[in-house]
Amino acid sequence: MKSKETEISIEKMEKIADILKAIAHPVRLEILKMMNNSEALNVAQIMELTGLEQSLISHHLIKMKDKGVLKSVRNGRNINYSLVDPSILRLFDCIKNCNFI
Amino acid sequence: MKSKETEISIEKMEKIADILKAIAHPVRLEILKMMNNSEALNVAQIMELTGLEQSLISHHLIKMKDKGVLKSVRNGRNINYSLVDPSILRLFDCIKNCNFI
DNA sequence: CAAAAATATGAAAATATGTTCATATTACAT
DNA sequence: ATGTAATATGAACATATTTTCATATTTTTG
Repeated sequence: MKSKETEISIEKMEKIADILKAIAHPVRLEILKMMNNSEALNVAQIMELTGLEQSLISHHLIKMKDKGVLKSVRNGRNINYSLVDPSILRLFDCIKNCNFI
Repeated sequence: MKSKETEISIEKMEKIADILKAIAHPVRLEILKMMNNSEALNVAQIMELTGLEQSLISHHLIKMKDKGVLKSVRNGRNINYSLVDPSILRLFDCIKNCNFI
């Protein structure tokens, strides 16, 4: 049987893994990066910038929103998505600073 | 058709996503964290610390090794795994610093 | 109010990942 | 040489993720 400490650690790691998984996808990473440049973007703009279809973008955005990485605010018939916390973008540097990339 | 810039960006993002995916799993995160404390660990030690079975640990270690996150060196009949670049652990703080955790 | 624009939703299909189990390999000890 | 400990491998299975497609919802415009 596992120790209490291990259990707790697993739980914490699950949370972190969950957020990392929300981000660990080429399209979603691209979206995040684009948001760094232009703050908030709606679905149409992301479609334009990525060349991907509406539904796919929507699914990706909603997944990131569900995990707390993005937030959205409606503006007429558009919905603007933006980063909940732009410091998440440090992840990029973090990875790039490692030897293996 | 996609622009050259987009293609290049997608490629870069794929690499980053690949590394994030290699890490985005509770067990693998735990292993990484344990390695921070004790530098190098062999499979038996990780089994002991996590309470998980040999083959599963092995699969996880090898996945991380394949992605360049871990390296291994044999020592008798043990194999010691360790971080290729300990700065990868900044990811933990990076995530924790974000509001949403 | 009807039509159109922007986005969301949900099911189905395709693909990828995680886990288990049995077996193979490697190195050491006797 | 044989046995045993430590780890790797690979196939089978279970589960999760990604993508597509068709349709629904929401808001604006005429």
